[in-house]
Amino acid sequence: MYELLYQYFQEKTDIDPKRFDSFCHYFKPKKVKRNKILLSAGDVCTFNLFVNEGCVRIYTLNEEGQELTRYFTFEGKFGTALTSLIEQQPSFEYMQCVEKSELLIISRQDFFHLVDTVPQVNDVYRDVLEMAYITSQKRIYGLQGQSALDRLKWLMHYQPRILSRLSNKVIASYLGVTPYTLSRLKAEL
Amino acid sequence: MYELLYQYFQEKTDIDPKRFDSFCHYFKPKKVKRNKILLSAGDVCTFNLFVNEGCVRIYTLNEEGQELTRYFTFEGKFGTALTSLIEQQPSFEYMQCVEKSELLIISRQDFFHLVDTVPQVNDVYRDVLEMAYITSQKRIYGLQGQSALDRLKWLMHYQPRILSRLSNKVIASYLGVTPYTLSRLKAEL
DNA sequence: TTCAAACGTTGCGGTAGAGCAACATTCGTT
DNA sequence: AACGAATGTTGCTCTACCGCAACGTTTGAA
Repeated sequence: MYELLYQYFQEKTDIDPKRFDSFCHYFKPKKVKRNKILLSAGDVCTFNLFVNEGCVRIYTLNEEGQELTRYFTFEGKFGTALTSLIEQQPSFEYMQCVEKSELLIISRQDFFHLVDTVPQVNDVYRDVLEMAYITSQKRIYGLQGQSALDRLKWLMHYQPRILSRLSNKVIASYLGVTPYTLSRLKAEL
Repeated sequence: MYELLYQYFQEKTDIDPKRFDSFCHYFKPKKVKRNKILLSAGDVCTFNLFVNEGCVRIYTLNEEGQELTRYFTFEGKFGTALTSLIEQQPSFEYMQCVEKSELLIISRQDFFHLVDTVPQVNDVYRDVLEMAYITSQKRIYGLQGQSALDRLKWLMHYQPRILSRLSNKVIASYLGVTPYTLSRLKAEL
């Protein structure tokens, strides 16, 4: 149940099994069906999650009702509507399982309690923030500076999982193009 | 010299003057001319900075040589090429003073030493990362989901300093449009 | 195993913004 | 204060991407 999470802590910190066992029970396992909405826009995000199996998508809707996907969390990673979790304001983001998934869920309160009391969790949170930030930066420069075709090629090279496991509709909303355009781009590759 | 920085720590943490005095000498004052490049792409970023006065811009060049601006740091805030500072890889970002500025500069080594040994600096770094992340998210959704005109209106409302203090060229590269387009958008407001 | 609903593809026309050129304006330097 | 260089404006044309419509394909629930 906690193997992947332990592995994650091992990679990022100097944790030992005893220490890990002292807090891992705060993470509650949960099996979730495909397409299940974990958080809706307007709700305040009160949990952090770690994906044991499957994939969680974080997205928003703009005024025209289009879906804009910000991030996919696959197995072995943390993911949540961080902005709402941090600010404790109603989320503008949705969280959705895009595959049948097995998650480890920890409440916001428990999570920040651990961040403040367990140095290894503090380190992991720092790493999560740093990586989330770096990923965002690369995405900003990609959206601002590259053509849709270049972004697709980048995705094929660096995130092939996304292309092989997820639907075109969802991939298009991640690349910032319509499904029509994605379909045409794929044809001209 | 350190008033603004102390104020910043006061807002974010439970610091007291004695504690602050014990580490603030790690931040070295530096006066910098307008347009001075503080970091070039290709160099590894080895410092963090706090702006006492003026404005620092962080931007990159895409393959066509266009400037894409990621962020402006005004007085009273931290700013640096965070990605390179964290990863210790050559930066793809430039840092440039866009106004005559007065900075407080701390080396990467000293900064992370303080993060690891002074709880209040750890808190400040966490806050910096959280805010940097949240700002990035809003920018991604803005770039992906809004028209150039909507982004300009957003900027007028939430970041009027940028419009009043900086050049159109630089504002355009922040909004993700050409200076031509920005000029036309302003005309039709 | 079937069949409706969701998803993917493609032709066609529309639109936001790019990019050149030519001119106007502002700004930094002496 | 004067002048050259950088910046800003605007007409014109061009292109990447959008978005509808119509049709083909996959999927998952009974």
